[in-house]
Amino acid sequence: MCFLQATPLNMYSKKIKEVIHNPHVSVDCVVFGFQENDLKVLLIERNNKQNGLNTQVKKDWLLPGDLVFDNEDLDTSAKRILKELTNLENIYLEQFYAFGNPERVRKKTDKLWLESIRTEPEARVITIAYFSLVKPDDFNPSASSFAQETEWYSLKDLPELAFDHNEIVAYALKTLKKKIQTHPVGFELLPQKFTLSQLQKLYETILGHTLDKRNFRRQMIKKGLLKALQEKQRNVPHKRAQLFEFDQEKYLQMSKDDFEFLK
Amino acid sequence: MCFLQATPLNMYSKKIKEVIHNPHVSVDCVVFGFQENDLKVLLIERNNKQNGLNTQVKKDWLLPGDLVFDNEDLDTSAKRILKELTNLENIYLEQFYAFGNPERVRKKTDKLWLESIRTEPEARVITIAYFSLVKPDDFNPSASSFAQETEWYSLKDLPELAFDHNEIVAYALKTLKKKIQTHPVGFELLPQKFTLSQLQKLYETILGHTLDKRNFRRQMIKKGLLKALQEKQRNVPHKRAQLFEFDQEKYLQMSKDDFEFLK
DNA sequence: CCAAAAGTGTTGTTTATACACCCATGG
DNA sequence: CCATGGGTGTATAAACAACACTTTTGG
Repeated sequence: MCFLQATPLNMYSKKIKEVIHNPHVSVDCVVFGFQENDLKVLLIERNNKQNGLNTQVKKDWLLPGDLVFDNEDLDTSAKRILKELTNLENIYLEQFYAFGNPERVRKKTDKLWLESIRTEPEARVITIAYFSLVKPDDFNPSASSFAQETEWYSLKDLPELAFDHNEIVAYALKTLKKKIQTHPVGFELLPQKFTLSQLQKLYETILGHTLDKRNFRRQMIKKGLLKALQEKQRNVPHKRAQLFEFDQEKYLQMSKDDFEFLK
Repeated sequence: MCFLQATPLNMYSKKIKEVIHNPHVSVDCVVFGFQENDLKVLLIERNNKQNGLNTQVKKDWLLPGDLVFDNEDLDTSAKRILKELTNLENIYLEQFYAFGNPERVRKKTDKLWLESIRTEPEARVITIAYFSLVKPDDFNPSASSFAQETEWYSLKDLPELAFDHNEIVAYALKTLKKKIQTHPVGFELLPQKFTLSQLQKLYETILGHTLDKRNFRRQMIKKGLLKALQEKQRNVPHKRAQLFEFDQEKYLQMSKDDFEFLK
């Protein structure tokens, strides 16, 4: 568990007049992180007490998300919301699906909460879902004060989330599984410098099954996107592993050359 | 060129009070068809004269699309809109991206048109884009009267469309290219009964390059999704080709067995 | 010296690619 | 009989899958 710097509490209070939110379109982000050989999702605590709701002791979690501004591009909006709610920026971000079931706001607590924060709580909202990938380097838990509480939850024991957010997470994971098999995005979840074993563990975790070590290494190296550093692990009670970096330049080159067959 | 049965003209006139449209969310459909060995998109004529706009002789085309109803699921909405505007139903339909650039309504003619048909023409609209695949069997050009004019345009010489619709078509095509390489959706663009050559031509057209005949046939047959019929072509000035059908049952079976590695 | 993870090759199987000729039909 | 597209096999190369032992390190 790890706490992140995040948004001031009033991010969720009624919106200031000058900023025009579109009351019908929101963005939600499924933020993936990889810690302790486990795939995690970043959740935000919904503060019910503040809104005068009769809360249980039980905490209440949801995905970082908010209404888009009326003159704002969707990608821009996603970046802004992530920054506001989790203080994350410059991370991998990709739109993957729009969720528009009118029943997505059917739970009673969700309705009450919307009434407490929205100017048009009854408005039908469709949400554009993004997923993003965070390097451990970027977690920076050194938080500003007045941070809203955020927490990394393992996908293995995700709590029940607000709205249709469990469904959104499930779909995001499916999308990530596909993505990692065709595009080199795994690096976005690892530190700048990493070992092949770390990379393999990451793939195994996301795909949900083990991989053969020798075959995995061969394949990864053959792609030519790993830059072997002049550097090894230190202070490990076993043989020191070679460190690698992702070779961004070569990847850009390949994309240009249509090397990745389809984008 | 082929004309389709479509919506009454008043589909585009101001909406009746009882039906509550969400003025901020629309659905647009890129309808693909395969005719004369050519990939086509179904476009709808925008009738400017009717709305008192100073139209050129030049026709003006856009994708079938409209605002969603306020209590309507997105998939449902896409089906409804397709039916209303093009009379197509029970066809392959898949959401692929949400377009939300605030500049997508920047052209003058687009603004004028919105003013003529929308109750809130200034509202910022994001659109959820779907693509669909139509079998030639389902074109049924036998139209009801009062049909709005629709037309199949080759992707090779698509006119300039309204809004950001050219961008949406381009993205849809990219999506289709990816899709056809991993999922058996090609059948959705062919008649119930088809020959391997037809199938190959379809793949070649979508992918934009030729394929080796013998290898293609081997691969397709190996997948086990083709049911060879007891039937051949007739009245062709060359050897009669074997006819095939897509084996829906086997495909469902395979999906269940996780045979397609990822959905 | 021990536990732990790093690192490394070979073999058999499957899949991908390249390539050219004869066949059946309608006109 | 001719033009047209239908249909077929083989050989080579590349990718994939299965599998086990030695090395280095810190404690």
